[in-house]
Amino acid sequence: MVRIAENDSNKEGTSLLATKKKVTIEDVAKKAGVGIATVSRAINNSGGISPKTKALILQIIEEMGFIPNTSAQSLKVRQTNQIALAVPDIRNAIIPDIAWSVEQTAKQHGYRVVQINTSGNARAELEIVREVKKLHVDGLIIMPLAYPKTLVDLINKTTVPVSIINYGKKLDDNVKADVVGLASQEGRLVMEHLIKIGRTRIAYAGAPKNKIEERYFAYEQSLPQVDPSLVYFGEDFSFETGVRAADYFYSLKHMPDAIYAVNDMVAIGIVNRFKELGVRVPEDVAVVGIDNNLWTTVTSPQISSVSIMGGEVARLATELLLKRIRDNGAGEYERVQFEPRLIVRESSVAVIRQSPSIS
Amino acid sequence: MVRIAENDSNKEGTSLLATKKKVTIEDVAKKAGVGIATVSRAINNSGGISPKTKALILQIIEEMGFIPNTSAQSLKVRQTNQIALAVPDIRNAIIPDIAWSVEQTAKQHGYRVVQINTSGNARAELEIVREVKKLHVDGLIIMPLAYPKTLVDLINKTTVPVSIINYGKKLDDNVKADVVGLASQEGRLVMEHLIKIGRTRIAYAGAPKNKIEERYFAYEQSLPQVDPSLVYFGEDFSFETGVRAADYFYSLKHMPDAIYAVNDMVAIGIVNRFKELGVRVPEDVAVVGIDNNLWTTVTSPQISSVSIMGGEVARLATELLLKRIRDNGAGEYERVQFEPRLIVRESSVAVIRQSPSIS
DNA sequence: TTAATTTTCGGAAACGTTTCCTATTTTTCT
DNA sequence: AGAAAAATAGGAAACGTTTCCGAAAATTAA
Repeated sequence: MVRIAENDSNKEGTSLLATKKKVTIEDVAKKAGVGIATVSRAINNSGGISPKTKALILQIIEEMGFIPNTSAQSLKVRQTNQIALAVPDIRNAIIPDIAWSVEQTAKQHGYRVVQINTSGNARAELEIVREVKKLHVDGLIIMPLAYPKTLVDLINKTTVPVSIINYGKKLDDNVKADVVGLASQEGRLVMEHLIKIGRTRIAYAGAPKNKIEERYFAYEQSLPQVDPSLVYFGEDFSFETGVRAADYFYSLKHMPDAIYAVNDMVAIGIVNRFKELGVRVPEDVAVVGIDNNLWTTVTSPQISSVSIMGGEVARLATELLLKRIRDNGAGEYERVQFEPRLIVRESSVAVIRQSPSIS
Repeated sequence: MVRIAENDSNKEGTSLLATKKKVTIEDVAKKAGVGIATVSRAINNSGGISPKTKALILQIIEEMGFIPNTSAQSLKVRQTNQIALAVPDIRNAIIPDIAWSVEQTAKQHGYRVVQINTSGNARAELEIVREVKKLHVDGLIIMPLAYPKTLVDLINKTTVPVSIINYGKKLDDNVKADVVGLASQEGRLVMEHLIKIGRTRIAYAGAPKNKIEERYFAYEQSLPQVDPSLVYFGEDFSFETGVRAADYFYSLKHMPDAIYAVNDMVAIGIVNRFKELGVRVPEDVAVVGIDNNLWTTVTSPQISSVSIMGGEVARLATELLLKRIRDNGAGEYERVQFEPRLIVRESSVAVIRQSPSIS
């Protein structure tokens, strides 16, 4: 790391900040020869002002470079035009898509979004809800991962509107928040598919048991009975967890012939490790993930996955939140669910198992 | 998409927001039998208050659930404890790493970050700087992509501290901002490597010419002369651009024997398409990308890449910004540069080109 | 004990807006 | 034309804090 200090023209640089006087609405009023109330009307299009004086004021504002002080406005009108977005980790899976979608939607409505990472940590998730008032924010979009038990209580107690992006948990029906998620268990789609292509020893490779538990439930529920040796609970949702899962399954005397991975990262880890181990996908073992991120199309074999509609879900969650803010919290709480879509790729294609040829 | 409206217990939910009275510092003061100045001293640890009354007040605050109004505080003390982070697109490449790193660092210092996507759009990049004052924010971290010509001017004119995360452009030396980036051209590393392993027809596959131009310059400068047919400028930094680049090079009568891709996405697109076309990597063509994201290790072959230290760069940019905010803009502007690191993987391994065997 | 300090505290003035309420001015109607 | 109504403007009171300044109380010094 090379560090180079800037030397020239520095006096100037520092003085700039210290000197420059902030121009206020009063300065504008004085210059324009009107009252401050009038200037306020000019900037807010609140009417009750003649077109002529409005034009004049606007021009003077332009000249003087006046910018209304947002804190003062917020103090007065009691809203900040900001919402908070709390996600587990901006670096993971489809979360960038979600963050993007929320930001774009918010921007269209004149809102900014402050970004918070909870690390999927139960305490952090509670903390965010508890302190959302301190946050200087008109509403909160939260994508829980840990789902601490008291989360719903806390949300119900909060006075700021909350919108929940919900993957992987069936939420208490009377949570006082809009919640958007998926209509059917995405895991169910995976299991049905694997069964349909004739796999009989289907394994589950996942995150900790208590996280995104619905995905594991889908596994249990799709099977007459689960063979515990075919279930691998990892530490997280990472590539490495996939690698370890692959090693684990490979170590079994009787390997599975299909693996349902909790997400694409894990699926990719598995496929990758299997390639090193000489296990053929999908001939020996089919693998299916969830998330449908770009990378499933880049591995070889390409990996089947379920699209969980992150962008759409996030956009709607944002719109519902903003609507609720606009309505001052009134209105029925909405539950909206998108339909996940299975995309079949090479990793789980039906293989014709040829019996030894006769001719 | 299924939409289900919530029906029960709704009256309660809506009234909550409307009814709940906000408790102010004055309420606390009254209840505690002290002046509001004293309460203020209690919350801010500003001293000049006896331990006893402080404890009393703190307890009452707890009881009443008082939360100071951030807008009022900001108005008074003229800072919001928020910084803005403007990036091209949170969904791309290493930007999630950067966003994470900025958020974590800011959080440690008691700051929140508001997230803004510029789409790598010149107008948007200027707009952010111009309107940073409106943003309700104490400082700005910007990662430019388009680098509009007037950007530096605008930054120099701004009174709020700016920190630049700089990839791909040599910046005017006297920009009034801290800037952190890379010490050597990351592209240079790639080119030196490709030359060293004996490649002679090296191609460049990139984004538009005017974006991240330093990466292209590194290409030009590393070669005695450039063959224009070996340069492919794409539309963006995407996988698809890589695919198109591969198609283009494949269409040449005389293919390159190595490709320096502007980033990993493009490199992966190229490798993927080559696989479909039956072009062997690295035997026929070596491919190297830049960014060193996880996915370069997941493709086959694994792809060589250059780590551009996103997390470290972002952390430092944030720390410099916060320091400057703390110092009220004073102090020399810093230029800090990290050393990029080349990681060689299968896609550019030296191949022993065997001549037809003699024996 | 009294005087001189030092602590502790409250009043009140900002901070920069929005908005209510009046007072003007302008327009419209008869 | 005058009266009534409508449009336009300004003064001043909030909004909820922090902080200056001076007063009262507590502590220390003499």
